[in-house]
Amino acid sequence: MGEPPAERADAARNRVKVLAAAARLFREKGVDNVSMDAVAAEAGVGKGTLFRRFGDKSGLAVALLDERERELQGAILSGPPPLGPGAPAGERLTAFVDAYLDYVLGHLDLVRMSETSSPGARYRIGAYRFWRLHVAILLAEARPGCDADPLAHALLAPLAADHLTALAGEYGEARARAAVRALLSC
Amino acid sequence: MGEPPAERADAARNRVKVLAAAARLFREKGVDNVSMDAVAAEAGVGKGTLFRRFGDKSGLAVALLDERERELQGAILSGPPPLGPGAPAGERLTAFVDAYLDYVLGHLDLVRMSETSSPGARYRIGAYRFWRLHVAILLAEARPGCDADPLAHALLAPLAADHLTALAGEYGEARARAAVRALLSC
DNA sequence: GGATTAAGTGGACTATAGTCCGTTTGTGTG
DNA sequence: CACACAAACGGACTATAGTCCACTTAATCC
Repeated sequence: MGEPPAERADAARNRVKVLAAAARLFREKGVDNVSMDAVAAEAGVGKGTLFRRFGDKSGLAVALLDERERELQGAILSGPPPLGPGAPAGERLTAFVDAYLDYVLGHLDLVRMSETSSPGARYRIGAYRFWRLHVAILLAEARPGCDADPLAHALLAPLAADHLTALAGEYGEARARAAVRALLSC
Repeated sequence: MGEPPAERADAARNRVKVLAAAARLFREKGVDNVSMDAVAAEAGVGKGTLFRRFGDKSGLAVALLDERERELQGAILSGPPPLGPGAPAGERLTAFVDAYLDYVLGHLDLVRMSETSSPGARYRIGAYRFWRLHVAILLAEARPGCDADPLAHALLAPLAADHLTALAGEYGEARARAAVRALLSC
């Protein structure tokens, strides 16, 4: 029941500087061509500061994606159906996959960085737990009798940024989307 | 149609030395705790030699897995049904997933290294093409009308070493297996 | 407003993957 | 066998992620 210890003023200033610098560099040079050193230099902070605040490369990507991610989570929790509550589970599932594909394909490089900066990174991100729980709940309703929890895991696997990159690179976005959706209508 | 230029004697000698050293170190210290420098030193070759021969870390892992991989591929192409030819496509698909899970879960760390050493590595490995083609052919037969090729891609996604590591770590091997198989019986 | 202290800072340092290139060695040829 | 040359070698070098810690600074309390 203690207050959350407030962020110090210099820390807040630096967080903003880093996020702005990272966004700028990623836009200009492409996510894959920007090193953490470069981000620190562009932001005018030390390397130690950068890592203390964001943990690692993946953490920086997550912070940049945060806003869009919250939007999607908000729409799922309290937006209009079929993405939000109110529609049958099967339809919500399809709507979720569509919306999630929009989100990932819209920021493919960043999401990829957040998921592949180190092995297993994807499954350690807080948001992953959210998506998995949501899918598991819908699956449990749509297909009673299935082992919903691990099945949700398995269904999210083709939505990994690394997989979508390969799929979209080979077939284009449209066919990639269709293939992933097809898994649901089995 | 020239002969394949034979491997030089010193090169062959070094290839064997490196593979033996890598196998030994991986067994003793665990795949994740062995650097390429350490492998080169243990094998008594220079770093350049190591990389010239195997390309990168992922390539070294692939070379070490080569034998087991060929075994599985042989069983698929010309072994007894249901893994080999002769059984209905649906049964062959299930048999493939089971056999593939045996293979990956039996060498999880090595396969993981081969798939995650760099983003997208999994999809660049030659063997991936084989698994994908096999699954696509079986899918085309088992479910006419589906877009078999990208669907095969999507079905292989939950079989990625990174995903299986997370799944098995959380639920144990048995439930992880069951969840992946359940995708097929949809 | 000065003292106290926990949080924050920055950059030198380490570890490691992967590159480069001058040197060595195996092999095929006269 | 000697020579020529392509192939292979090895280790110094670069790039980059991430750690560490001596120092600075913002907030708090009297």
